[in-house]
Formats: sequence, C-alpha cells, structure tokens
Amino acid sequence: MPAPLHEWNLAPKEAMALQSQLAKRLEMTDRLAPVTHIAGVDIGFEEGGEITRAAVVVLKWDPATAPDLSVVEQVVHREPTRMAYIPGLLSFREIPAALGAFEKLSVMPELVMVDGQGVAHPRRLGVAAHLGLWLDLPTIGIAKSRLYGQHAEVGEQRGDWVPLDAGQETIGAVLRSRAKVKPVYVSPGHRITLETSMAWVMRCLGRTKLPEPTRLADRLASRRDQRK
DNA sequence: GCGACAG
DNA sequence: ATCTTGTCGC
Repeated sequence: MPAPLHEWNLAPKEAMALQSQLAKRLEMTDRLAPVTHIAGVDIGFEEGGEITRAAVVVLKWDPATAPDLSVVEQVVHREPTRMAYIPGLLSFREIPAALGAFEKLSVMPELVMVDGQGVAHPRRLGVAAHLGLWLDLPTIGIAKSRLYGQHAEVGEQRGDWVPLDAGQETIGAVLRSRAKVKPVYVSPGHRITLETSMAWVMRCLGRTKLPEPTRLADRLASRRDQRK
C-alpha cells in the first residue's frame, strides 16, 4: 500500500528528490541579526544506536574574551532513532532529534554551528543547510571529513585553507584549524556566505581543532563528559 | 561495473 | 556514530 510519507520517513529516492527541492530555498547571502549568542549542535547515539541523543550548547558571544565564551545554556534531547545512516542523507537521521533539543531551549541563538556539511553536499543540502531551513536561522557546517567536492592540499599552519570545489563552484573551504592536525571542512548552511562562515569559525577557534560551539556540543553529545 | 561515502 | 587501553608528544 502507498505509504503517506512525511519528511522524516521518506524512502531514499524521495529523500534525495526533496533535498534538491529544499536546496533551492537556501539563502546564500548574509542575513544575520546582530550576534549575541552562538549555538553548537551535535548528535550522538546510545543503546547500540537505538536512541538518538541531540545536544545543543548556547554560548554568549563576547569579542573581548573570544575564543573564550561562556556557556549560557545546554540541553540534551533523546528520542528513538528513525533511520539508518546513509551517506548523503544524514540530515533525515539527525534533524528530528536536533529540533527536539531546540524546542527545549529558552535562549535562541542568532547563529548555529553544526557538526556536518552545509552546502558541501551532492545536492547542496547537508545537515547544516537542512537544519537552517527548519530553524530559519543562519547555520554553518563544520565537518571532520569530506563528503563531496575536490580540493588541493592545505598548508600545515593554523589558519591555512583552500577552497572546496564542485565543478566551477566553490561550495566550502578546507581549513587547518589546528597545526599538524587533520583539517575541518567548513561550508555555509543557510543565510550566510562562505566568507562570513569562515570568519565566525576562526573567531571561535580555541586551541583545539573544532570551534568552541561544536567542540562543546560534541562533548555533550558523546556521553563521556556527560554520563546517563 | 568499480569506488566513494558527513555522522 | 560506536566498540575500547595504553601510549606518544607538547
């Protein structure tokens, strides 16, 4: 029987078609409100993958102390895992839980950093871009490895970077966020340009490879720092 | 047909 | 992502 499919339970083929449609709605120009709070988002799993755990950390933006930013709020939301991981369809697996976490937030940020790709995706809708549309907030994707696009080797000094290209368009940047450490893949999600994305990522970079927002969200979602 | 493949 | 201890290096 024909299954009434809602956005989070689509078959791979339909999900891919939806991504192409949603990507057309992405705003690739800067439309940010003055930034006072930045959020980091990451997803983890428990019970052998049966439970999806979304973590969101909100930091107060203070140019005077950056990259040392104070944590204003942090929430963890758990719910049954919906679908298996399929390269290219990550957002359908992680966004439902992420939205649940955002609903519990009392302080809404003006900028969100997500663990994963923004538009550096085969159909230009990585998890950061997809989440940006749902939240209607500027989002930046910061991935620890490459999904799509080609690039030259990156210099080995902190701050060195090279463009991540797909054909004739630049979809992101490969940034050496920490000397001698594997670079991160930065790409805009929604309502922000690559240039502005890079500026914010670099401003939030402490001594580690990941910018503070996603580094803290990563820790929260991973369970080692936060048990139970 | 043979790889590549975010988390 | 997750399963897992120690160990090399700044």
